[in-house]
Amino acid sequence: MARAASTKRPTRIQREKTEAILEAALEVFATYGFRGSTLDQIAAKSGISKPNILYYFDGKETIHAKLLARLLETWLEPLEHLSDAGDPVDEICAYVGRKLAMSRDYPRESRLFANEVLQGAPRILDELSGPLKYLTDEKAALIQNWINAGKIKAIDPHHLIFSIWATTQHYADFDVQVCAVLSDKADARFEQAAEFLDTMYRATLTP
Amino acid sequence: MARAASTKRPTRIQREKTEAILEAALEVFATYGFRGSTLDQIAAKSGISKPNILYYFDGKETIHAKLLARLLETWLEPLEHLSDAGDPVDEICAYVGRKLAMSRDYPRESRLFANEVLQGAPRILDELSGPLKYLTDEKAALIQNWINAGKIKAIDPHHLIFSIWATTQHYADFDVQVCAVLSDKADARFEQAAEFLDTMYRATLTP
DNA sequence: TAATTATCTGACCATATGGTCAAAACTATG
DNA sequence: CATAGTTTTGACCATATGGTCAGATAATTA
Repeated sequence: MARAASTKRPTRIQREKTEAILEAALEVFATYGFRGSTLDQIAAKSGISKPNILYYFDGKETIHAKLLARLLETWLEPLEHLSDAGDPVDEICAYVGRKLAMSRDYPRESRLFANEVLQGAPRILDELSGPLKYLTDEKAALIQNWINAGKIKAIDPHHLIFSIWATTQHYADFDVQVCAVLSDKADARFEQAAEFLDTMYRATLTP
Repeated sequence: MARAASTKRPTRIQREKTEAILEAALEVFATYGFRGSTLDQIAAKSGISKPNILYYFDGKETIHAKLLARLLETWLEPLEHLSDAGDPVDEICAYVGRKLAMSRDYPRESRLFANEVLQGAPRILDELSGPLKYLTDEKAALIQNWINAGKIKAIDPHHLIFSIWATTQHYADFDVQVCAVLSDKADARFEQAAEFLDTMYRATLTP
């Protein structure tokens, strides 16, 4: 246990330093993955010495775990909001929009997740097989209901969800490639993507 | 320069060992990325001692470079085959099928590429900004022609291509997640994906 | 088969890396 | 402002890692 964690209530400095470390660690882990990242990189980026980092966190593993835990908290949120409140096609397109916005606003989180899954998800496999699977099954059932009611076209709900994850996260995880290909038109990539994806999913879903 | 490379024609042993090293290295690099992989891992997986690996390759960097070069050779191929020979919708769906098959048959190559791009593509940025961009622009123009001729619906050609890359590569790069979510139904994931993607792109493209 | 060449290895090296620790520097508060 | 508690650091350690090298071993060829 890191020494700083032994006290009851975190001090202002504890909050600030912890945040600074996590901020830098997110950057580093998102880029190089767990094994490819070093405490020295995090120390350099955060401006906090390595021993001091280890005063706030038990070790490299703990920092990474904290980031993943925080990530998973917000990762499922957009999908959770999918409900049968409004028009099914609008609902799904709104989900696509929320997910794309996350790629725009939190690309590092997306890459952290991508890195973890690419490496076989050794630290979050339970989370994927548990909470993620259940949530996905639940929403897939909702989509199936829409299909049965003839409100959207008949497609595989699970693979529809996969395709939404894939197409939206692509703009965070493969941003370098997207920018390289679009070159001078890269600035508008998220607006273009939003329009394209909206068109594609409306065409796919509208009965 | 590795000592083995100095001779004119590669011997049988050279070909075999080189191949065994690259095979093991692909596995390791695809999983852990460049920085997260070690020569010892490659040595263990290939059954070739570390000094012997360095007899065939200049170093870690060179092995990785060789894998990337080989990958890029075949990576663009499916897209190159996209031509205005047949029906536009069929052409594009066939491309989707070819790309999905690559995810099924060469998942390690896909992950190697994903790892590299995730890390900012430091070693293949030129390849992305050059050959990949030109090829993509060329095929995007072809798609635009189809749109102008009213043969497919009006969508952004570049983002259509991005979506194809994203949805197909997802089944290689995020395979753990796909399997975790599908659980017992994971066996059929590629057939289901093929059908779903065909449906989606036909709906998206058919005028 | 003897000589030549190619292949392989154990022992080693320099540096990187995760982590520890005692003590110094700093902060908050009685 | 003195002191108790918190924060920070320099020096250090053990192990991991990329890489080297001299020499041993195996193949090839004259």
